[in-house]
Amino acid sequence: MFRMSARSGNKSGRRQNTAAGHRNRNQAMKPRQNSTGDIPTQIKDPRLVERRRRQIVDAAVQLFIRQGFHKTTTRQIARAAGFSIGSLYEYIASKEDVLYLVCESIHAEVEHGVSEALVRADGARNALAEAIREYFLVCNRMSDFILLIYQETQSLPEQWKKRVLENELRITGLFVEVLARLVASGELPPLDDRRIEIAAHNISVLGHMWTFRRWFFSRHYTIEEYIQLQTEFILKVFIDR
Amino acid sequence: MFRMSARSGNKSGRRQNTAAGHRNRNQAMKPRQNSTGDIPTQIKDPRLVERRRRQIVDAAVQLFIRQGFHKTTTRQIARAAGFSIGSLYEYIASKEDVLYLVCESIHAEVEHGVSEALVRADGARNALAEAIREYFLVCNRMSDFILLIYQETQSLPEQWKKRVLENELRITGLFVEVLARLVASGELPPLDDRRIEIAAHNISVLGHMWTFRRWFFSRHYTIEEYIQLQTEFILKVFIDR
DNA sequence: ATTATCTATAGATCTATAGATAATGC
DNA sequence: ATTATCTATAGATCTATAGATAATGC
Repeated sequence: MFRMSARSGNKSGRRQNTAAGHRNRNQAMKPRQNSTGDIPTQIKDPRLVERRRRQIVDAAVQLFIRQGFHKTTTRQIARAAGFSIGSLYEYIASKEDVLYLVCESIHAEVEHGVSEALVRADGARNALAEAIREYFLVCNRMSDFILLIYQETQSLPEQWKKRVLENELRITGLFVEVLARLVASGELPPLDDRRIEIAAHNISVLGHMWTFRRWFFSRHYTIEEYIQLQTEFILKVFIDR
Repeated sequence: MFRMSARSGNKSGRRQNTAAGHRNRNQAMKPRQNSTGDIPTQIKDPRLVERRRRQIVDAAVQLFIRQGFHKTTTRQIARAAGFSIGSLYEYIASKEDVLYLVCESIHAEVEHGVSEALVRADGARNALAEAIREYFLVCNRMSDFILLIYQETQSLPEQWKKRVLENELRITGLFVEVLARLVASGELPPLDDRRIEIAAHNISVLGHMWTFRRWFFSRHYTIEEYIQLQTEFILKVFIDR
């Protein structure tokens, strides 16, 4: 009942964006990463929130992959996460919140994977080819997750859809940086900004293509063959005439 | 009531695939195009079925684009199509049927567009560049529809998902043919089958990319700029070294 | 008679929340 | 006292169908 006071006065618009600020101050260090802080909760202990939300995401991502977002019920999520439906709603305010948490988590993991891949590729003889290779392997490993994002981003409320698309753009940005650096250092022939940008998008999407046309490619190509042919394709952009 | 006899005996599995054959014999001519013939109906007049289903598709596609498949109700579809919910279910057996009809219709239109585009490009000086250009313009024109397929194909029952993916593959096949022809005639330098196949997929998907990253590209590029840069990108595959 | 259409609703969910209960720490 | 969790359910849909009605043609 005492909780009511915190809840009431917001019956129509379930989420007050303006007031969200002073609710979770526990990630002052992380730049603006943990954007999950914007989701309101009734629970006081921030570490508990973090832990429970991780449980929620781990449970939900599997269910969403298997059944899709709409066919998964909040009860299933609660059960798979290991607590009751009532508790679930102490940590999120709507089913869409769960989807947002899932998308954020996936993107964080993809970005982590790509960053690591780029570091590993950095020293290599042919740095770009190596970067592409590492990235495509990340796509291969995370196929189901990437596919999920392609399919369910639309179901997010507008504000969060925007965030997810920004994530997508940030990951593409990693390739822009790599390409720009290689061009600047003379390892790759000169290429103007626009062409670098397009090339970066192409690399991103051709990696995704392996996931969303997997039903075709995995029958006819190994991931290694795919990598080899696509790398050849992409590298030719850098041939001067 | 007499209709019951046709309906009964199939309470669990709503659709009998085996018996579907002798229900609609009205497309003996069309190769196997109108796959919509597999959807059972209680209505006898085949031309009426065709007309009503066109109404259903026209109404549903708009609703799906605006709201997505799951947020659209069968009642909305019926209302927008101009008849009652009861009538709707005389022409389809489930909500998924509507989605399937919509996907088929979209693919038919895309394929039509692409075929025409390829014909127009055929004579041109640089036939491949022209084909790409025409295709990308089709993608641009049909952005919303292509996006819909990317997002909702997953919601189809397995059997129909497969059909939709076959459609996708058939459209890619059009590019395989074009490339193979141009290589054979010597207009393009030699390229083995696998590389032709990959190149065809890349063309398809880079066209789609304009639709599913439109939120980014349309802000920074005109479709003409996009076409120009991507064409340059793709054509370089055909540079011999 | 036969075919097409409509109205009304059964039946099955599903999300989100109120209020009760358990656990924790003073 | 305070915080976290659970049970039970309000309330709102939504799909699909039964049975009634209207339209058409013999």
